Amino acid sequence: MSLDTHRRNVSDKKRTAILKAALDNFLRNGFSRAGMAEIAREADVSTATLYKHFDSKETLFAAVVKRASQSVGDYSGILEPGDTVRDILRKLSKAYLTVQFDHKANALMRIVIAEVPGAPKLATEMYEVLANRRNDTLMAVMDAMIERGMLKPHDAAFSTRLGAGMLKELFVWPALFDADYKLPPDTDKKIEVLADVFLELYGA
Amino acid sequence: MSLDTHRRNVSDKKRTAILKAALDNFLRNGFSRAGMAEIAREADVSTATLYKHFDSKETLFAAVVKRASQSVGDYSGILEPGDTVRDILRKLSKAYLTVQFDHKANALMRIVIAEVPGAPKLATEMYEVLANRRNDTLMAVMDAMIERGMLKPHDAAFSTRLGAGMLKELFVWPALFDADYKLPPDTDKKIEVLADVFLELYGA
Amino acid sequence: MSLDTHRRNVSDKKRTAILKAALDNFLRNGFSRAGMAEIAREADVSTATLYKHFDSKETLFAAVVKRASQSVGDYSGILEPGDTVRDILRKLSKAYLTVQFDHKANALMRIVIAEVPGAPKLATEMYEVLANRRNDTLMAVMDAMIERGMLKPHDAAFSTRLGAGMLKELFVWPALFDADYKLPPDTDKKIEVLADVFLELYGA
Amino acid sequence: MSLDTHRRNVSDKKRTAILKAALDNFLRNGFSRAGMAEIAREADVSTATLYKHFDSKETLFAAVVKRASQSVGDYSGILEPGDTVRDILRKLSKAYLTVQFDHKANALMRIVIAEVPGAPKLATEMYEVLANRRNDTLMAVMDAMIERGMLKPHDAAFSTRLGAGMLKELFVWPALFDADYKLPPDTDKKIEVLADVFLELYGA
DNA sequence: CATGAATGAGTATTCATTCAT
DNA sequence: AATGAATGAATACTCATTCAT
Repeated sequence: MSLDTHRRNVSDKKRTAILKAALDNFLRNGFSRAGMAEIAREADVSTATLYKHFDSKETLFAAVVKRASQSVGDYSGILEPGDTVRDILRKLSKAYLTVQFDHKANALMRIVIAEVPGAPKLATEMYEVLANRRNDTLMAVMDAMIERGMLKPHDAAFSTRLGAGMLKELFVWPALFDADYKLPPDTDKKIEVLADVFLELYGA
Repeated sequence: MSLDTHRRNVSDKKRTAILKAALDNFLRNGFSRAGMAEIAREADVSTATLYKHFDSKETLFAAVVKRASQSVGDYSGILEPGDTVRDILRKLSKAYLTVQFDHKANALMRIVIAEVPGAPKLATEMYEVLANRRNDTLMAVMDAMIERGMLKPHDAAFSTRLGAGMLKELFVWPALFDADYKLPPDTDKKIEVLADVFLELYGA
Repeated sequence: MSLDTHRRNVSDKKRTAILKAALDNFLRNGFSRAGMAEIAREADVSTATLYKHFDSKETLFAAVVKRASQSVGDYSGILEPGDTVRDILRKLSKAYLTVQFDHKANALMRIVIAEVPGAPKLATEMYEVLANRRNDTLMAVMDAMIERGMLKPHDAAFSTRLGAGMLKELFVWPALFDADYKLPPDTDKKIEVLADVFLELYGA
Repeated sequence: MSLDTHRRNVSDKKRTAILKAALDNFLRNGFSRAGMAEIAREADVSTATLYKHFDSKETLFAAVVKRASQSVGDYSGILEPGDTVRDILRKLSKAYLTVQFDHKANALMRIVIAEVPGAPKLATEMYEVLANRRNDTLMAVMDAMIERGMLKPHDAAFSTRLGAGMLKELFVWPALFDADYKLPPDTDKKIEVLADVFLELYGA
């Protein structure tokens, strides 16, 4: 029993090390340029061990994507008493961008998009998580605000996409084409402008 | 002289054939899966000739992208007498989507995005053309509409991005993750809703 | 002591299980395609245990071959009172083919032959058992028949090889090149013809 | 035209060199131990060139086998005026053994047999050529001898197999299990004995 | 004594690019 | 100028064997 536990612990550590090294490598090189041998070396594991854990390069990549997608986060704790509507919109925007940039969702999305012809299912799943699921959690916040009379009654599904669309247009889209993209210094100001527009349309 | 002309014509024809075959192949396979030999064969040219025209696979890809980007189109002819504001917004939206889908800009963007780590400059240039330049031409139309009193005075640069952002959110973004994406049947209705929002914000 | 006995029994069971699984696997896949891990799994043993019993893949194979060779059988009980010469020849032939096909000697021979360049000694030994020793036992029967006046005096060593050669030509040789070979429906008739020839040459 | 001719010549030379090197290597190592890289090196060719000529290791092996099978030879020129029956039987036997040993048919057969589970079709074809076709040509000689009254009328198909079976039993079978097998010093004497038996059965 | 995770050497195959004719 | 044969470096994946627990 203790032996099994030990083995599992060691194995889990290696698995994690592999996933970490793989993420790094995929981010640096993209899918096709990434090399299994190099990933193994960087994870301090033999290639055979790597293949014990993940059947193929594609399986490994899928696992990396899945793992990263889990940090898509929920926005449920964002509504705090005393917050103005603008406060909340601001917090939502920042939370959105944090996930996108700090969790490297951006870079991973690039790679997934690259693999659309080769691994369509993976891309569909990632879109489901990174777009649809995310929108759902955002929409829940919108609905809550409507219910509390902070926003006027409207189709929250649409307003959510409008907000997400604008954030992407301003910050995600350019990042997709630039590996070194950093959020611009006037990010906060831009977010305020977005809030203006949003409130003009949907303010109570 | 006539011989030279002839030679140049033949050469140009081959160059065009190569570019066409390469576009096809890149779209089908993505960058790394595409093969120079196959492209040469499909262009009815020897590999050596292919390399006479394009130094490397990357050079060829850059040329393909550049060529495709030229069809980004301008929207200058869109303003017609008798058009309502809504008519024009509708036409702009459709023109935008036509470029995006009929000219396979979508698929090409996927490939360029894939190559961001390997060919950053190319991606930046494409973004410049496909996003900035396009926005500029759209913005010119907006400005014209403001001038004519069809829209209330406002920051056209921002409203343009808002419009483009929404179009991307609804139609481009999902297409990025799905090689077989087709414009949905209710595309027209969605465009009308976008126009509603736009007019609510910027209508004269 | 009893503990030791128990241990030995368990160990022997595992050994037998391994040999059985290995035979199966070798027959299915041939030597080089067979996998030690798979054999271990099929024998319900860990790879380490497998290696405790057999030093290497080749050792294991040798053991498998040796074990299978023991069923080469002897033909001593074949002479029964009241049998005609033809009866005995018929029984000898059938016994020969039974060993060859039912005991999978055919398939094993294929594998051993395959390994001649890699394991020459093994092949030589198998030939010794499967050909020479077998011929010896057959020859003993021939000699007995000569002694009893059932066959005319002659060189039994040669006549044995003649008989064995014909059986191989007709039934073994084609089976060597066809994994799915089955004894043909007219096997019995062919055996009678062989007996005819044999009696014409060596009948009393 | 001359260019094409030249290219074809060079290409043919390389192809031949590859086949030669491959034959050598397969004979030395068997199929699975043979290495494409080593074959390429021994043929003084790059691996890529090797693969230009032969799609895969199996294709290459099939080509090697096919090439070797062509030297199975025909026995039509064997009947010469003035020859006794015994002369002819002797010549047939020797021709048979020459093909078997000098043309390395023996060694190749070993490898083909080894690959029966992996490449059944190849083995079947080789059996067709090396056994059936060969027997047919031998049988034609038998029939001719019967027609000329040199042998008494009989089923030549059967007598051919009897002869071939005996030759295999004495000389081919042991060679199958011994890579270094050489024809024994008393080969000639054994052939005479076979002729004795044959004549006893089928002599005019 | 048994386990199964870990190893690292080995291999077929591909592909962008060059070169002799 | 055009060809297509030739290159060699690169890479995902396998497998017999060992070792820490």
